[in-house]
Amino acid sequence: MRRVSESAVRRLSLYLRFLEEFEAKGIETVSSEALAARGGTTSAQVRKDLSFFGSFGKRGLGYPVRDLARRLRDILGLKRSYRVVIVGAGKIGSALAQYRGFGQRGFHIAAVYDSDPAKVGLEWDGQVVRDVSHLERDLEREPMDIAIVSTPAGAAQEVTDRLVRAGIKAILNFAPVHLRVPPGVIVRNVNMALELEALSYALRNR
Amino acid sequence: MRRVSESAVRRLSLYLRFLEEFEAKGIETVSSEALAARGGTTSAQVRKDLSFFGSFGKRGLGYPVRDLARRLRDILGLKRSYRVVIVGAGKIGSALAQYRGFGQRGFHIAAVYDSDPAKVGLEWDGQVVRDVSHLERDLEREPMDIAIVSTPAGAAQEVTDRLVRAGIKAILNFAPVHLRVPPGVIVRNVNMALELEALSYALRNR
DNA sequence: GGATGTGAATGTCTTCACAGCT
DNA sequence: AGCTGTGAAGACATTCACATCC
Repeated sequence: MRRVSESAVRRLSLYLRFLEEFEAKGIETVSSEALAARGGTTSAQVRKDLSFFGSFGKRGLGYPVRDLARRLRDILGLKRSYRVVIVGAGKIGSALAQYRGFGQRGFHIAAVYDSDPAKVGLEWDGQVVRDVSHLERDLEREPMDIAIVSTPAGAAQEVTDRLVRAGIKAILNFAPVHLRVPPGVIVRNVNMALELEALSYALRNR
Repeated sequence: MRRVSESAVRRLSLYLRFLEEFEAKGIETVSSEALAARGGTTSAQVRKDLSFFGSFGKRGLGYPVRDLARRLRDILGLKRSYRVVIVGAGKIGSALAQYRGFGQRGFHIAAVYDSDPAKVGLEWDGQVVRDVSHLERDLEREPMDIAIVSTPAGAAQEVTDRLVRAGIKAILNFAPVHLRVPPGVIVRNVNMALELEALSYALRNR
């Protein structure tokens, strides 16, 4: 399989979402044009993105909604479920822990950690906040697939190092720092202050 | 000024953050190499990014930390402050409303709206949740610079249309839908489920 | 007829490599 | 000598346009 770009993968996720909506409406076939309109891109882009992985459509007709959705779930690795650990039970961590959107996609928040004794033991939505000092011990017994780092900036690298040592291969980082990880560990960053600054830049340079 | 890429702007924000750290440590000069190491990029990239806006460094020496930080703040439009309105007081909206990181950068959450009568009137951190039906009326009296849309997917487009009609020019969208806006209005999307799916893809195709 | 699949062309971003200052 | 600033090269991503197939 050819290497496919970051942004192409994001678009695939979007397409999948739209396909699921179409499926719910009972629509059986969809054109690249229709997917594009929904996702703010072009039909050529849609076709190119999909063509990386095979040819799923019928010429003159379009793509079969149900099949394509299934294929995309497969491509994106969404046929299985994932156990997700959140480290950092601050504002963002707690919002994420309680966010419904993840579960629907097979991402199950299986544990939440914090270092603050005032937070440890609190229960959120059936989820007891655990003491981060037990992180390694717990991960050995209950392996996790993905970690979300939502600690303050200062703690993020140390937490990351511990997660990596405990075998975590994928990290979603909300702390506003660049995490150093060994090869083979994937990090994606979400930095909300950065997004606002990009808006600020755009507003200023309209 | 030449058009500069999305990703370059993001990097500028990162550089600014590092420069501020260096400044706090009393470091006066920094090389592109040092900035690159900190931000997970290359020195050539740093120099190229900065060169879009001028030449701020001294050859053989590096960049003056304080001056460059000031210039970046200027370039990014961070010398002023921004009034931010949040629409949607769910999990994410409330986390954002209470998140400290924004204020430090001059983004002040000036109002929070929701349509749920059970949430309207609640006070968070000095912020009373207002009824979204008053959105237009309020925005006329208290203009806002940036809107954060953190409603459920179904409400996002309608809320966006109302915000745009009320004169909002920049939107940070957390709802998992593509927002249609007229030209001149800037939208940036943060989709956390999408990020997890990108990790899922990466894990599967390691 | 109509929409896909895809090489080729175009456009954009990143990396290279070195001349030019300090 | 050291590090910036920057054209040129290279890599990558998007768009075009059309042959291909249902």
